[in-house]
Amino acid sequence: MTLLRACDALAGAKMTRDYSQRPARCKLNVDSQRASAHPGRDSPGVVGLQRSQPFGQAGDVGNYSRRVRNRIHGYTDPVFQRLSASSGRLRSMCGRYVVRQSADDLAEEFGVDRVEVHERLEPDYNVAPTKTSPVVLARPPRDAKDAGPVRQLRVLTWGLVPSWAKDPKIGSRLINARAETVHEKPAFRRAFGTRRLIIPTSGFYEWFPTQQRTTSGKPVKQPFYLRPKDEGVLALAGIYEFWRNPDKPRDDDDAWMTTFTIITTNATDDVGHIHDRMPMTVSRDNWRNWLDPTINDPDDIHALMAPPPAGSLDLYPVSKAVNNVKNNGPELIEPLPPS
DNA sequence: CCAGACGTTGTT
DNA sequence: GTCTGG
DNA sequence: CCAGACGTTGTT
DNA sequence: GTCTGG
Repeated sequence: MTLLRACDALAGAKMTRDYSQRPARCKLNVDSQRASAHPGRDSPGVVGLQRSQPFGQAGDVGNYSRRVRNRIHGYTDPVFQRLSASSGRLRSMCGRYVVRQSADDLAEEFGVDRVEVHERLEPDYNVAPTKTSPVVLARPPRDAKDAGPVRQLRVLTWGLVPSWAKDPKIGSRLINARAETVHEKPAFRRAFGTRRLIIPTSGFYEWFPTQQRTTSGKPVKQPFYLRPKDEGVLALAGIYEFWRNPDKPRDDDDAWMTTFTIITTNATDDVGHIHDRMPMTVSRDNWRNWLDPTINDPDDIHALMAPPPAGSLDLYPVSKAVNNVKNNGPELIEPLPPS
């Protein structure tokens, strides 16, 4: 079953694509571990390549499907293993994710010195913008501001509210920051210099636009779950900011709001000139420096984050139940049964 | 000088 | 269509 | 990211 | 707060 056929089937598409027709101006190389697409040349070993219109330029690897090869959660297309890095049709960013670990798990995993979490952390299978979520950051403790940075686990709100914002609802639009520009954007640059954090996740969701259209003509989207193959923690790169609520008195517990955003990047990959967005991650070796607020040089900081290594993620389609933020539970990351 | 923005992804 | 809320 | 709401002044 | 556009 090819990726496109699988997704269209999942979406219940009535209009079928031509899954076998090969466009005149494409080639698709397939070997055991990688595939690439290029305009204008023939290629042996091409199976099941399709596209609704000719390729425009190198790197435009839009609508194609691949040969059956592996067996992943009942699906037999290798693209399912690497879709995030190999298909132009899955636009990876980060708009929903999963945290299964307890506060104790996270404290242990990240070696935090202070657990500034005052409620019980339940596993969250549907973390959405504007919701709170645990993060790891390093700064002087509130009660000893002259001391050195201390690594802490805190619960912050997703969606960065710049310090100068008049209205905090701007945060619901600032859920991602582009790595390419985060050091210069007025809304992000200050935080990038001195307020970086790690968002611990178990994995994240992406929505794949299928061939089927809604009555208003928009593509029906199939959610996928992406997670590390080793099922370990996925440490996303983020920044945070403080915002003073002018309507609250100084001594009010809610006088300050602390929010964060997730940094995204082009996924570099070994598959071709692909330009998907993905969340940035921080490898374990770089956790300390990433969190260190005394490292301020943008080039130095950029060197500390990277996309998930090629081939390190597993991905598979899941129920559309995840669409609604009211739904939550382990069933959201159950692989959707093959149709 | 003041006014107004300050962000991302998606889409054919 | 566009914005807000989760 | 998706789901769900979306509204005011004028007064033909 | 800080930058851009007028």
